Amino acid sequence: MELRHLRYFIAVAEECHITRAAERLGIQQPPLSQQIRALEAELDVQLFRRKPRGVELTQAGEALLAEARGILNRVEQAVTAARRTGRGEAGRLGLGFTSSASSHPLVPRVIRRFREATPLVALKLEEAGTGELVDGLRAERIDAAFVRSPIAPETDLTVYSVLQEEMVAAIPAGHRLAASEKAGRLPLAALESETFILYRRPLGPGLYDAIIAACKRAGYSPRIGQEAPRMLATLSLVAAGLGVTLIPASMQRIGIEGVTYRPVERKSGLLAPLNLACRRGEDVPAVHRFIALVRQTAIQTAGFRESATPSRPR
Amino acid sequence: MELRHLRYFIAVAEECHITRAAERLGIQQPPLSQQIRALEAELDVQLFRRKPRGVELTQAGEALLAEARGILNRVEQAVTAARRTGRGEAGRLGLGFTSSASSHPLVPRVIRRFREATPLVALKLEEAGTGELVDGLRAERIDAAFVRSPIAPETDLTVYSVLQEEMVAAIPAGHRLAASEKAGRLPLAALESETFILYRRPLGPGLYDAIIAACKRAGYSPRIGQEAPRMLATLSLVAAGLGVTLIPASMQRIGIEGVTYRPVERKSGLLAPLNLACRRGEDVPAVHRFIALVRQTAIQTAGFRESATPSRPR
DNA sequence: TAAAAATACTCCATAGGTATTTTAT
DNA sequence: ATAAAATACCTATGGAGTATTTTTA
Repeated sequence: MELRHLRYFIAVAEECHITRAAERLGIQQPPLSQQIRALEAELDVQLFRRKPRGVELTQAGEALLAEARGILNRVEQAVTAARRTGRGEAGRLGLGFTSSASSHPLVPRVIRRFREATPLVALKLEEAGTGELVDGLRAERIDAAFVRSPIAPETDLTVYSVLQEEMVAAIPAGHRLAASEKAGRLPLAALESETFILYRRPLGPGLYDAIIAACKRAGYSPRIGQEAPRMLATLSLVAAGLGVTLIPASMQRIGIEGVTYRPVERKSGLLAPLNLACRRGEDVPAVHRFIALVRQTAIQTAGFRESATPSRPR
Repeated sequence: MELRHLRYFIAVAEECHITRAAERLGIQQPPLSQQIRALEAELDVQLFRRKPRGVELTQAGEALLAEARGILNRVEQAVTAARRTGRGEAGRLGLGFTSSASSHPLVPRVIRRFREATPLVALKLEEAGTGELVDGLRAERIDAAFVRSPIAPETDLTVYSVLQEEMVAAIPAGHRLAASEKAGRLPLAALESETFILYRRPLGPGLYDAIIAACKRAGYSPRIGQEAPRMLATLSLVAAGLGVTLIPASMQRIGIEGVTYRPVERKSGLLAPLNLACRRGEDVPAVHRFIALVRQTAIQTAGFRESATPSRPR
């Protein structure tokens, strides 16, 4: 049996007249007669009583009619659902982010807007470290991830640069430089004699290299004290007076007792990126909608540049 | 789209391998590839990721897979339901009976057995007069009816003779003939001087003619007193002392104060029929099952004349 | 390089068209 | 006599088969 049989059957049942039904279906009466008879033969059931002025449903026909309509409806729904999923309007999207990335207000803003725009997409959120997120992308546990550090561009992942923001120095509260808090932006050179507490990714370069490079440009090699496993953890060490650190400006939101923030001089060229990583050649359609939305939101917030060429899937 | 596409799609989705799926479906790989691509083209959605060692469902494919399985299941159920209805195992059956017919224990017994045997058939029961039942049959409000009187055979209805039972005379309690209650069967001739209260159908002959004919055979023409519209009503008139009547033996179950029953002599040849009427060329399939069951039950009941029949369990 | 899917073509089964007959009122 | 369905027969679309190429890890 094919859907054609059901479509034809419904038409005949509704018209109670094979000739009229054939007209409605855009075919001739004889082939329609044949298809109906073929259906009856296959089901081994009489569906219509042939009358001199048309046909009439039998009880078996009535039983089939209700079901046939339901089946065609369901087919329509299945098609719609598949199309929606294909267009990224439905389905699932796994989204990861590091805690330092989510400190930027763009991240929660984008998530809220995405939920509003595509409520049929089930969002699965995951906060984890960069390494775990990269693994998750490769294992298809998540489909996109906000990260701070750039990811090696030669990989199977595409990294979109969402925005770059200024960095601020985090200084222990009692510190000499903390006192001049109101004195405007801090020249990077002012930190020459300080001990740096840095966050270093287990694999690949992060802000670590960028900070060291910026200090070099300012004329010195920073003295590295301790390294913390996560960016957030560096702040606790600063609070404890073990040294200073440099963090993205948006992380100031996380106020920590005993830490004073001071924006760094613009000419230091020290910028913290917010990136969005996906699998290359991504085919989870919702990802494209998400990227588009991130782009749009980033433009509304600041600027948006790509650090790697995204391969446009099909 | 046709069910073929869904069947093929499911096979490929389950095998994750077009060649293996084609094998399972008993076709070659190229036509299967084509059908899948045609489906993707029609839905305008990629359903599979082509990989070097097979294929893999996309999210849209996953969405479709669940629906496709459901659809095919539903088609199966629709087919089953239609077939069942065609075989009379499901659907509806309108069954009518006169009160005099339902006084015979075969009627409730058959109904009970039918419900047990074919629980998927929705029985609609209707108690009414013969005329109304005949109208109901013609109007297809009911599909079969138990009646006492024969229906003119030249009509569009078929009448099956289910059984014939003895008749008993209904006599006012104080009557001379009622006194000899223990004296065995009553010769029909004994009623010669009595007034008969008879039930006559508005259209066509009923027991009326049979009673008159039997009296004629016994050597007299019965004196007709009153006619009642329903057989049951005659008994009230008998109780009121207006005369005697003859009723099917099974109607004795309806004990009425002031009426005494006496079986009529066998040789009088007076028998009350229980008939089952249906439309000629009936195509409500459950009717055939019902007729078969009535026949079977009648055979099992034959020989037992009164309500003392021990019904063997199924 | 190898396994699998895609393409190119060929064929034929069958859906659909045309002409006519049968059927039931 | 008439309207409609069924039958007979023909046509041609497209599903399926065979051979081959393309793709990608």
